[in-house]
Amino acid sequence: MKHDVVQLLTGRAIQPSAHRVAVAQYVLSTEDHPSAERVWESVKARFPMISRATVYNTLNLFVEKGLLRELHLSPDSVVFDPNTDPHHHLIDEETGSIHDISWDRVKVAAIANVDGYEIHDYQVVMRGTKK
Amino acid sequence: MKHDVVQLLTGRAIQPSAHRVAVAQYVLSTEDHPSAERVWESVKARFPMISRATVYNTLNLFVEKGLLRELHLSPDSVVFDPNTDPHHHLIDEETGSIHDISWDRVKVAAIANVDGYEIHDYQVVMRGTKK
DNA sequence: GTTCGTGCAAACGGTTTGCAACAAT
DNA sequence: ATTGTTGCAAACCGTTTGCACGAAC
Repeated sequence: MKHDVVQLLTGRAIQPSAHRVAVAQYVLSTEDHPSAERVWESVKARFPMISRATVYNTLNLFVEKGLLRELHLSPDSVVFDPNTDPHHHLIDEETGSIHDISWDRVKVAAIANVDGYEIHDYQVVMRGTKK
Repeated sequence: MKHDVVQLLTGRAIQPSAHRVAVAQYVLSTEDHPSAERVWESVKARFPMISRATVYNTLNLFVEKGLLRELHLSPDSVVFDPNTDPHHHLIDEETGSIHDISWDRVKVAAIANVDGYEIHDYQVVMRGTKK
């Protein structure tokens, strides 16, 4: 597992420092969509000396290198999504938690040729509550 | 026009103070999706004495009363949408500008019964560039 | 004279940045 | 020696808040 992460980093031209590996291990294996602050807390459990700045820099680097995606769904903070394949999102209106919805669970038609724009990317953002 | 705005405010139990009317006139008539800062700048042109805090408070009040919607599509700032009917959004990846896409321009199917959640609301968020 | 809107400035919170120290090669 | 990573603290910026003033009814 640690091995896989190192490969993932080097495969994207990211030097696999200890801190980066620790961040990657956490953020790539969680089902959550953690904020930077949350990543920091989790990684600190095993690397108490890691600084907030390093976590922020590392996450930004990962986004830049395509290992993670940033989501801007809430005003509170940016969250990170280890799932870089196309998919949709469901936001629990009570808890604020974000759930992935697989691409084929939702059918979207007639996206092309909107307003003379070329669409590079789209997703459905849903809000709801557990029933 | 000013008359309409006053009616809109009173109809939502908002006291139509001069500042609130000025904010409403601007934000309800623009095609843009302005940030609070942008609203402030625009309103200041005619009401130079209006304070930032008042603009923020006013916009939040309008959202609370259902006159506006907040959009959290960019990490930079919250923007406000005078169009409270269901519709989709297209974000210009170059300029960051946000465009409304009418509800029936996009067909979304099979939204119901996702993960035991009840969906209250959804929209398609697209990103692209002018071609 | 109580209620409500407003301005100001300070506080806040998430994020970025400058800089000095350090590690790796 | 050079290059790249890290920690710290300060800066930053959008937004909220406390408080005192002032207007309206």
